[in-house]
Amino acid sequence: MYTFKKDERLGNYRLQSLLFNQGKAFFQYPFRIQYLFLTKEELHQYFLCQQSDAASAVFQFPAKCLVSVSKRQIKKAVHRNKAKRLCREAYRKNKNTFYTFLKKKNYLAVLAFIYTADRILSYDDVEEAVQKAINKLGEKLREEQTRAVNR
RNA sequence: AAGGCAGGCUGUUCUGUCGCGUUCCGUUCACACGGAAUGAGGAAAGUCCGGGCAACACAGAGCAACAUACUUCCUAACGGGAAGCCGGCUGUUUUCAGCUGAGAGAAAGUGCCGCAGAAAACAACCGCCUAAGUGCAGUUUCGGCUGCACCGGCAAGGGUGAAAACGUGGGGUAAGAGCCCACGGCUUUUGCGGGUGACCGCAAAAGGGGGUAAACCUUAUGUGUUGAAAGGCCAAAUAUACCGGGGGCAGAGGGUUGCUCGCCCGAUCCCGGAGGGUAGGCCGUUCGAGGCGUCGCGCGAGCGACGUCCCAGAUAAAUGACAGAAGGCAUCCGUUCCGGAUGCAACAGAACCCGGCUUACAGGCCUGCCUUUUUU
RNA sequence: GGCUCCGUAGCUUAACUGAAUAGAGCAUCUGACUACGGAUCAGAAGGUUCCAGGUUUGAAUCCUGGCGGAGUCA
Repeated sequence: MYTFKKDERLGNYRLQSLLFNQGKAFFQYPFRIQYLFLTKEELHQYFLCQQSDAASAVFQFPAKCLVSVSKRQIKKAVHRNKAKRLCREAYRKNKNTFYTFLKKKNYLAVLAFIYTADRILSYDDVEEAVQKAINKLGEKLREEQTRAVNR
């Protein structure tokens, strides 16, 4: 239920470049959120050149997420780790509504949470920001879908 | 008791809920699920040294480059450490204690030493002297004498400077000088004694022309080069298709080595343009110069014997979040012990592994020394 | 994970083969010129030479250790 397994994380190089080249982004302090919504058909298009069964194996969950903290903003490794842990914890607790929404719409999502503050915020602030971000993501998905239907 | 300095050790603990990495067990075709165990540091950091390990078909020689530099020892090794020697500084009850030192060679050679100062290194500007020699003038008892100049001699004195050619005293001299002597100090050599040795003590002889080697350098010793992005295996995917220029079996080019030689491979090789594919997994990888305890040896760094334990292995990168309790520190309140409230909790996160060094660090504990105060 | 390089006025830099006041340009300030401003002219101020030690008589320079910032290697 409240899990954050390896398969929910984004580690694949191709998906990452896809996300940062073709995805869209918005701000929700302290995050810059890069996102990309895909249908299963679209996903298969990108992976068609090689094993297509591997593509569906990548998505055990309806979303893959990565957290990034810039070395430019936060110098010390300890503090970067701390920030990433807080983000993951908040995402873990608040992702479920987003997951069910994605499943209902039959979409897949690729996300990146980029931490842009220059200091560590408290857990409560981080959690609030993540909740707002997830709500915004839901709205974005709805817009995306209506646009696709119109087309 | 308080404060300071030096050295060493330590670096909050427990419970509950949710969650993460790895390993094992069970269920399952598989995904996955359940359970159990385990999960950051003294610096994991800086990457400053030294190794292990791996590759270069590691034959080899020379040069270059780099590093180290009192002695003995420890160590796998080190530029690390221990104990000493010598020098410097400080203190003092000067036979002592503490701190500190990149501490070989300047008598192998080259270079440099601004300003100031006469002079900064084979001294001679001012100065002192006129004994030997020459010239001129004066004087003369015709032997000389006096004065000036030249040629000379000397290094005592000269406001400088970081540094001035052994110091003080005496003799000596035309004037002077280690030129000679006494005392003192330094360097080198030899002998004797002590010490494993650096070195120390005593005696004798010889000698007096500075500093700088973190300037070049000399001597001795050491270093082959490259680093886990090493290296090995598996899977997947392909195209040198095309254009321009240049070189090549009389040897192009390559073999991860600074250069030369040598050795080995050797016929498509280099540059530019324009393109295609991949960027996954496994091993290496965590049992090791390992940790802990006891005993013995050694002044010590350390070493040996026995017993016991297995203790992170991620890869866009695992240790977190919340709540409660206890302990610590600081402040405030009441104040007899003490109780209550609030706040804070350092430096910092393994990435092949070890041994050091360096740097960062709240609070606490221990040892030694010093200072002040109180009591006996 | 490894390797290389660089830190000088507010900015861009010089002096890096040790030598005593660290030199310039732009910017700043003051004055002159102008009715006013700009431009121009004259002058002034501004430096922990990234930091801490050491060598030397003397260090921006040489050596050692830190701090900060770039670049590079599949």
